[in-house]
Amino acid sequence: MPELPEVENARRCLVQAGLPGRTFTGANIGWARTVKKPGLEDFVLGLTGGRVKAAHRRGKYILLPLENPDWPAERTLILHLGMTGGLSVQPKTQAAHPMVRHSFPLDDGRELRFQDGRKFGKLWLVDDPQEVLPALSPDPLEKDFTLEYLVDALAGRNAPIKALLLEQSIAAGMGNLYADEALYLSGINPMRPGSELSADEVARLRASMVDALTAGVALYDQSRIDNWPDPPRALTTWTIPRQKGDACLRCHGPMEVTRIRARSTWFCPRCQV
DNA sequence: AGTACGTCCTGATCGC
DNA sequence: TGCGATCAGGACGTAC
Repeated sequence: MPELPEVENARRCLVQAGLPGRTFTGANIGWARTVKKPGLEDFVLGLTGGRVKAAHRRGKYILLPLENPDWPAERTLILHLGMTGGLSVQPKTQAAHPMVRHSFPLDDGRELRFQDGRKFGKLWLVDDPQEVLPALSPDPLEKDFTLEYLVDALAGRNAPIKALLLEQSIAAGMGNLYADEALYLSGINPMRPGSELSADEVARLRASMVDALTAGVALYDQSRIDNWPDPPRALTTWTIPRQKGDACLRCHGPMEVTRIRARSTWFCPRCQV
């Protein structure tokens, strides 16, 4: 699933492919419901002629600010990859992966391709990203994701810590796999109510979150996957065993799986207390 | 307000 | 062997 490291890799691939500097000459939307704002027609017309200024990431969102001298103001194309989304920049003449749902032709003979098998991806075109971006936490890889911040965010929250880690307002960029990984690394049981974690445990958890995400980004850096995920693939950047019958790497006892908020949650009942 | 659950989607996998 | 059922989960809407 695209979580923070995967989205960051996708963003870097866009930069590496030279998307910034190119201009959209149109948009082919193959599944209208993916466009969340504005309406489909205004979306297509609104980004046509926009020159990509940069490629940013906020949590799991990719932001492409667009400029055009005839526009009164800059606009921003916002993309969310959902669970099966991936981006690539390829020549229009190159055969597209069958799961490519949308394409955005560029002024250099190539096009930005958005593949999205399960159609959980989302697209917006807005004047101000704050219009649509939910309340996201500080980026876990930036300095403002402090221990004080996380302690405060968990205060008074009685939901299982695993469920809280999936809230983008608490930890933007964490998904199911990295949440399990961070809890595994820090030895914290995923079912513990968030408010019951000690200050020391929150500190360990925060460090593990940063470690896991940093390791993920670094692994992609070492072996950058061009046009990820076309074909779909992802690096295994986590260490937690999450296969049926797997043993814990520390105590060698059996890993257990449960469901929290309808999400598979793997943990070691002995090492995670 | 906080918490829980249904919904959207389809490819992959499972079980009979 | 084949086919229907189940699983996978990011984020939002709704309900309690």
